[in-house]
Amino acid sequence: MPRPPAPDPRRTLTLRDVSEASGVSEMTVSRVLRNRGDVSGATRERVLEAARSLGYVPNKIAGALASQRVNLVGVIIPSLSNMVFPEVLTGISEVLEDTGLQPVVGVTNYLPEREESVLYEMLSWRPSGLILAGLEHTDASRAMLLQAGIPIVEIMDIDGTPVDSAVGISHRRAGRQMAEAIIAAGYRKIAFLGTQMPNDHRAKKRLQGFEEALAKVGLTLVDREFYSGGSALLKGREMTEAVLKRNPDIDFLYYSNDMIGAGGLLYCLDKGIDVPGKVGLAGFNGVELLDGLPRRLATMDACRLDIGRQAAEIIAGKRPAGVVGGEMVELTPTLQPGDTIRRV
Amino acid sequence: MPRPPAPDPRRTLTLRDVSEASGVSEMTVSRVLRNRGDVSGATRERVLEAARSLGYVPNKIAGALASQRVNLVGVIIPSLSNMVFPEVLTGISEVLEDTGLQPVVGVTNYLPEREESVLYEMLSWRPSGLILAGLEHTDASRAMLLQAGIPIVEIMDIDGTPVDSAVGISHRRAGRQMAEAIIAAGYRKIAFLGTQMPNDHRAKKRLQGFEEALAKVGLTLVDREFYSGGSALLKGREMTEAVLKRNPDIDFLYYSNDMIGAGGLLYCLDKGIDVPGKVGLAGFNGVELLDGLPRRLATMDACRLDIGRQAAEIIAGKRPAGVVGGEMVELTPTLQPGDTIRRV
DNA sequence: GTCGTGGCTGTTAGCGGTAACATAGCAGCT
DNA sequence: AGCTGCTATGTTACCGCTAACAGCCACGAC
Repeated sequence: MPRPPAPDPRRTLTLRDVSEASGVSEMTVSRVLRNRGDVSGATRERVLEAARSLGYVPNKIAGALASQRVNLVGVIIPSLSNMVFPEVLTGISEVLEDTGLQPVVGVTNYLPEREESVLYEMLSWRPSGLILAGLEHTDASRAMLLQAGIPIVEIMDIDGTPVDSAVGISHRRAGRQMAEAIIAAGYRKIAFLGTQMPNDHRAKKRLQGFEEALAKVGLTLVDREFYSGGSALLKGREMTEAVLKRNPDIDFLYYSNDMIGAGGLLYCLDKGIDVPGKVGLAGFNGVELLDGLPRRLATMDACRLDIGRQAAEIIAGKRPAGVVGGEMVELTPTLQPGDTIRRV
Repeated sequence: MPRPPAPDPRRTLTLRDVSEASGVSEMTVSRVLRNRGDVSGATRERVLEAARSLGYVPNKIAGALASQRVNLVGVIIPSLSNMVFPEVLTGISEVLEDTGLQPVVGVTNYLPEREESVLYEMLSWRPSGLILAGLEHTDASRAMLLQAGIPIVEIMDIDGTPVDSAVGISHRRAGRQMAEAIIAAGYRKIAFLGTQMPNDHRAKKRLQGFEEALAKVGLTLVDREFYSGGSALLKGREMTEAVLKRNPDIDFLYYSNDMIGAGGLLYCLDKGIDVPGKVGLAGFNGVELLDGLPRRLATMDACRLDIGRQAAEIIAGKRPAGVVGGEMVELTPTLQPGDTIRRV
């Protein structure tokens, strides 16, 4: 039976071990391992060989302390389970890949206090940059961010005042835009279906923008329904059923995300409801999943990949010369009408 | 325009700053901040107040170096985009939450070399434990793991020899079991649809087990189809169409994951194919999404949450006394027949 | 011959904490 | 009073690595 991984007779290796094994000073070993400074080819070979054969793994903790440099970038996001943030992460990783920087992810579950503690934890490792979702933070969090003395990029949202830089879209505008499209298509009895999350500020802003645009033409939401937890697809079905039962004359359902929208779509198709004739549907995010549904749900992509990329570029300092910090990048999501809004 | 976060006049704070501000030694401050050792209530208050008002954030790098203790647990997984690993992470976080340990995630994209470099990077931060997916690693990776001198838990799979501990299911057995259920239900012309990923060893093992069980009753796969990249749901549709066109007499489709299985299901329903009468379907994973589909896809849950929990427990040392390491935990997935396999 | 000069290697002094031990003050006891 | 045994705090010596600088050597120019 395999024992715990070798209660190693020898303590874990240090530069000194490699230096002794190769007959040079620790400093020279350090230089070889970091490819820094001039080292003769012969010495380099000898050192590398020694390091390899010993199985030496440098101690970044000591290195970071000594050099005051850490190649870590903190990334703080609310959730991993809804398909939207993984794509942001992909964008971030892509860009960071060839910069020597490494993302470290923290998840807050949409809880401000949790964000605060994750942030504290991260800052205590002195990362060289920080990317976090949203513009709303506790006072303490904001104070830490300001103190940190490193580049900070707040992502996803730009309706507000960033601490440093921001990359995102205007959710208010996105909501407004969708409302306008819906109105233009002739729908009038509109309901909203979303998550019951007081801290999902972006969803809230979309709804605000949406209602603003409705108000502008004298409309108000006919109904609204919220959920929390569980399978979003299933919840989408259930909520849709509930809403349509309560108000059979509703002609449009605006969902706060694609997943529940997809559930609603499947429900309507099941029930033989004419989409988009009798009822129109729209979601938000532009998730890949929609490609495989029987009908294309109207949505608006949230530029997730691009947001991740640009945020990482700011952190990595890959910006056009002259730009120093405090950047505000607004991306513009495009409306994808799909097949669930009447064509006018 | 907001400038980069205050090119702080004062360098970043250290224990000394707090110690001066509160009139005690650095050591005492350190004790207060870590709740270690006896400190009088009055002193404690004074120190905390000073730390708070300065906005001091401890430097874990220095702390870790001095104490030779790091509260980080490395987690190395192949992907974040397929719904399966986020749930594992949830299980891990849940358990780690109240241990002072913190997960740090690395993603390999199913590339062994990438795993090797992520592993190297992680070990160089000297985490107190490591959780990684799968039992297959490069020689160099395996060597590093053995040298590391920390608890290692390989998760998801148990068909092989772990370096230290392992928590997972037998994918071979899962495949076999599904095949047996399918055969028992009377299906005979069976096809397999999966991902084109040479490094997804678990999918491969499921297929092996599946074919073994078929062979035992003299059957072989009628057809197989692979995909890579893109929207899994859509790919599921396309592959299903391709397979059914090639072999109209096929009566069962076994998918290597639920997402493509769901795509296949939607396709069949679209085409009015009698499921499970004419064609039966099954996937793998037991993802939440299935709850919202028009019909419940047969699947087998992969015990993801539980795998995460138990792996974290091993790392956190929360195991029944007497257990030292080198644990092997086999979980048993349950077959969920849903509505896409004929009832016998 | 002398003096740069550049290439390579070594020495020293921390980085910001913490373990381990030392010390001071004081109550309680004989 | 003298001793013991606490509790609350300070002192010292690192943890493993790197920045900064110092040293050494061969070589060519003058």
